[in-house]
Amino acid sequence: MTYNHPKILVAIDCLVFGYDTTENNLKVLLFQREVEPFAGEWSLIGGFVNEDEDLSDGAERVLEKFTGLKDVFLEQLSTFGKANRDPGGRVVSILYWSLIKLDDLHRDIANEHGAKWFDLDQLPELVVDHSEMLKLGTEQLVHNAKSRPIGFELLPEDFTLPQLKQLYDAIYGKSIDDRNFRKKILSTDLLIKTDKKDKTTSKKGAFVYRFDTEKYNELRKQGYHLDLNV
Amino acid sequence: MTYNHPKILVAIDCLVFGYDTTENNLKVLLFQREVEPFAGEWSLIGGFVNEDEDLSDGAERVLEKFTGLKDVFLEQLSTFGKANRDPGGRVVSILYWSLIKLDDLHRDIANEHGAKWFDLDQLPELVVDHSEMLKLGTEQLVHNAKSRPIGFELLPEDFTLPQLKQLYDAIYGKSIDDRNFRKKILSTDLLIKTDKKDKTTSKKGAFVYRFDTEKYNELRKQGYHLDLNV
DNA sequence: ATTATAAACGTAAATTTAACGTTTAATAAA
DNA sequence: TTTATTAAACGTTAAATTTACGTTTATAAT
Repeated sequence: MTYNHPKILVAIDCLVFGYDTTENNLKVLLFQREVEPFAGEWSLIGGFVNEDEDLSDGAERVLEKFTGLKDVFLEQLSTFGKANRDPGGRVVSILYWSLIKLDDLHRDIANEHGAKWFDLDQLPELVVDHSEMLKLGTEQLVHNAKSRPIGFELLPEDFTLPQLKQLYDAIYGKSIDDRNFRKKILSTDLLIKTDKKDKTTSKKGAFVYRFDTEKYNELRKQGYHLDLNV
Repeated sequence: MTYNHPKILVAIDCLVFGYDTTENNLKVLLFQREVEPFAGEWSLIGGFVNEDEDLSDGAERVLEKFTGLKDVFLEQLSTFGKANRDPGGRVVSILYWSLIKLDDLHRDIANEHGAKWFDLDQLPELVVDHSEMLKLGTEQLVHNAKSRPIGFELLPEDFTLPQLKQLYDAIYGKSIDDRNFRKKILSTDLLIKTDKKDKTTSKKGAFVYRFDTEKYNELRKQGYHLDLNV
């Protein structure tokens, strides 16, 4: 080691949003802390960074531990580092956020770790500055929904336009005009219409679509910037 | 200390943008590292976080040391934490960015610390991942210019519309239509027109304006969101 | 007076947004 | 076998915004 400076505990906290297509609402994964201080209280999922571990690898490790998931949307959001934020000691915590497709499997794995999915409007008190983290993440979700195709991270690969609209309704917290939404989302030319119909919510059935990830990535390389300001 | 986990060096790096109103271009503050590894090579200004110091306080300390400035635009951007990013040891570095009004005083203070202002198109090689940091910061600058009044952080309190336009030209790297720019910026109703004229660049002289920070902060509280997508 | 020129002001077509109304496909009831 | 029902899909139009230009004005130098 060349440097001679104070060393500090570095943690990862991960804010996981999941969308429940049956309930049509957004949820957040929380778990009950096992160690003092705040043992038993609700917290974002998290853990400490290992000596030889990239931050991003640490975030992936934490996420997989609590959800069993790899290779999903996972990005760094912000770092929290007030000197006295954690009474347990000086901890600098890097906040990541993740978007996943909710299903029963993830509920089971979460359960095994004392983790639970909470509706956004029924959140418990959170430890330390985790409420602040959640506020930041929620803002980020709204903001990103306008400029990136994050909706498709939260829905199954196959989805209908009414489903997609309901998701955006949930994110924006208001009901978008469905005719304008349809026009805007289809005008991007990034949805692939299949000939399948989903009849779970209507007699007529809604056509099943798929997001054209390949095309989107190609366009991105050419400087394309999505605009879903609905 | 309650926790028993590996401790890691935590550093602050600060990307400082300055705008030179006489040269009409954006500059970045860099300094020559004094310690190994990479002693003598160019780097963003930075330092290690103290044991009992908030991250934001550390960033303010670093910025003041190299520029003499307090109470200027200074925000966290992102955290860099690859395990092997720094051959000198495991260092997690939190990147901050700052926007300041360039003048001779800051050049002098910078000089005393072996720091120098570089044009954005004449940058030297940078240590570790600092080029990546600079890329991120530049993107952030462009992005923020559209949705926040950051231009006024880079200009003197008194400025003219042609000056403001030239700044935005520099940020966006293209020449905006001055008639449309004027309309858009004035339509926000956030500029206070004074009866003073600046005649340094024309016989006619350009009216001096001031940004209405108070009004902007008031509007922000009410959910207002600036849109300068010129 | 005349000229030069940056600064300030103006306009109109094209595009986008916002706010609605209408038709269609399938099922279930009459 | 009609008819009613309803989510899904499609359509229209006025208002607002953006884009791309042309014109006038104030001042110093000639």
